[in-house]
Amino acid sequence: MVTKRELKALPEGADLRRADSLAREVFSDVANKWALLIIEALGERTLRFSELRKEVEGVSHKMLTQNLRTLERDGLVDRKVYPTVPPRVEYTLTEPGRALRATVDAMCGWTQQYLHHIEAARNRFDA
Amino acid sequence: MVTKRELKALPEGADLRRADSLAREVFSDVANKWALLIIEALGERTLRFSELRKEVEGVSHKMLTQNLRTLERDGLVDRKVYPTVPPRVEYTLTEPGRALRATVDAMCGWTQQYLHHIEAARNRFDA
DNA sequence: CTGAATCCGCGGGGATACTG
DNA sequence: CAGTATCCCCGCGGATTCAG
Repeated sequence: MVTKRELKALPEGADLRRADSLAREVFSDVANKWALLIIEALGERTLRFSELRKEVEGVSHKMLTQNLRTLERDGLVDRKVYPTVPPRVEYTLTEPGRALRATVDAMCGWTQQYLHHIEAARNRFDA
Repeated sequence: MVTKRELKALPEGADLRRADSLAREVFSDVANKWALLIIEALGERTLRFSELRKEVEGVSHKMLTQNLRTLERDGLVDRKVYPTVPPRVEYTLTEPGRALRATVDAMCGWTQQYLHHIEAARNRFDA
């Protein structure tokens, strides 16, 4: 019998530890700079490919498509194609995507909050 | 005069958008697989280098040291060296590190929660 | 045991060109 | 405008070795 207390003692991302698990795979998809910046850029809005490219400064054409494909495949973004000419493609966060965005927001907030602290730590370290 | 409402309307990670900002730089340090897994592994505990290497499955010697250096430089982990022989080095999350861990926990929780959803989305996409 | 340094292969990722 | 394909190079990251 496993008590509630023991359950709570287990780290939440327990099977993220296994390098071969699906959880770890998904985590790797998501725990990377571009994916997170894209999710953050989308937020509650719907953006076209070209708009997204401007929003996420520094992202290349290739990286953007690549990450969008992965996010679409994992069901985090919805891709809507309007068969016009020239074509128009819109990207929107799905519900799981928006849920993840909440945690990304937290990470961004953390960055803001500790920026000075970190800068100081760096200066100390570099000396 | 900037109202509170207008402030709140700004995305939290506003200057994460600028590719050349310090915020973006820090974000890049932190928004990567190994760094996040290391932070998650540390949790509230203090771990030695060799223990950490076992905890974070699949991480190479080099990647572990490299990421630990970055995390130490940014002041997210504390590195304590015992000048014994053989040497003993312990790593612990600092206060900023623990604060970040909270958001990493959230990301791990998210992964768990939506795992099935994602798996289904993948199968759909691959068809 | 921890960590720095070196070597090196493979793939990430940029630039460009081409299709629809 | 959006996406795919091709080329190509730099640097990530693994393996190994040496030092403290």
